[in-house]
Amino acid sequence: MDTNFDKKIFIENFKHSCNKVQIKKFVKGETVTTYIEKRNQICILLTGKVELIRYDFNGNKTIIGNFEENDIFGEVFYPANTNNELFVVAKRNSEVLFFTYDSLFNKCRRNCDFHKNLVNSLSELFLDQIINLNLRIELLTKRNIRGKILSYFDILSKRSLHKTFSIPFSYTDLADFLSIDRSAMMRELKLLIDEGFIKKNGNKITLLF
Amino acid sequence: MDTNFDKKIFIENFKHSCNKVQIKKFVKGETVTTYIEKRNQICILLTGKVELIRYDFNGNKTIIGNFEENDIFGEVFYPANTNNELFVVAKRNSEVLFFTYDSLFNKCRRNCDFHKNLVNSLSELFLDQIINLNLRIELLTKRNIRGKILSYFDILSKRSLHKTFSIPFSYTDLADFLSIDRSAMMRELKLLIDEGFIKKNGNKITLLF
DNA sequence: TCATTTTTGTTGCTTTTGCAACAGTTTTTT
DNA sequence: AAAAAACTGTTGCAAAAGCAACAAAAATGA
Repeated sequence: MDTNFDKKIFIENFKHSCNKVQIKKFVKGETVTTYIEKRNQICILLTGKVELIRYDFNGNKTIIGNFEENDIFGEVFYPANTNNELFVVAKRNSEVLFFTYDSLFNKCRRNCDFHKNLVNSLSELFLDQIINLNLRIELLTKRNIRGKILSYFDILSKRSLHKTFSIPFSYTDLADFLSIDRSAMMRELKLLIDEGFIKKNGNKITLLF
Repeated sequence: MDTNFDKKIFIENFKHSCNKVQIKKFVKGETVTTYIEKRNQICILLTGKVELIRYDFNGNKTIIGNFEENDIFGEVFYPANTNNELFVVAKRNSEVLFFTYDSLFNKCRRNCDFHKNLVNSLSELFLDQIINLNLRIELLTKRNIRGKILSYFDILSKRSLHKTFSIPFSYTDLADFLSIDRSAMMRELKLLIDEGFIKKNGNKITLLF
């Protein structure tokens, strides 16, 4: 990927120069936004950590997405008439930049600098998002719990460039993220340890293959 | 979504004016491209139908994505070091436009018109793709076969604006797309029929709720 | 610092899903 | 038009995953 694009700098410019955007702060546990009303909202997480969550009628929680600094999310990425109530909750104190997709194509009051590269940058941000979603699909299409776990660990390992890495979730949330039962996941983790595929120490995992 | 953007016209302009792109034709069954080498390739399907496929070591086939006219796909959407061999196969005779992400940010020989709206259009195309991927994740995170089937049918129903719609797959492929066992899926379909939730006639489904 | 809440680890049991296999259809190819 | 290939529908059985429940550990927060 084009690594000479600096997302952070882009976002800083964006934030200070443009009257088309808003910034809000949220404390842990607060609801950042819901995906009910269609307003083509896009959000960029400036600091903190948020989760996109769905509860189904059985009360099963699914973590549809988890976002970290500079990630992009928002209701614009979901089709209008889904009958799902999705909401975004701050996992930590967070700072979020809000705007609407349409507003990007109008000039702002100060006709500010960021417009020059905005759409370029937007497609770059979108591209990152697509890559993340494809990774997620990669996991979810694995046919069994072992496959899902190992795929995810593989991604984490490659991302950290080490065989040892820490899981950015509690195990409870990891299960929700992989869309599997927690106890079944724990059982499978134990099997993976017993069979010598991985080592586990708290939330640190080491791949032994 | 912004519906006044006409993807088709954009693609037509693109195709005729720009020397940065290539068009190739494929007959049914041919491999369109593989996602092995990293070259930031982007493909737009002009006509036909293609599938993005993964086979795992057990020989399980998974349809990672299925693309129709004007859809966008390509290895640029996958991170560099996945150890998966993904390939794109034509399900019907197809026509595909190829380019690389990087090439978009250079001017082409004739400095052609499409550059004006190119990045805008690109982000629009990316946005469509994100919406599709989110729908896919929506399905895949459902905890059981019934949930997956009903979610998918719900999408098809909303897309067609009718309670009756046809499935754009064979049942064999549908199972691969939902990442479930075919016979288990057939069993579940039968249950759904017996319990009065759906009607089924060939590849036409009617929702009764 | 103590009480409360959340998370982890574990297990027996039940339900769901996958696998294998095969016969009958339909579609495609020659 | 016949042969081959792919798809559909079905089933019994085996394996995997989900559920429920609980104790212990850790984290949170008043």
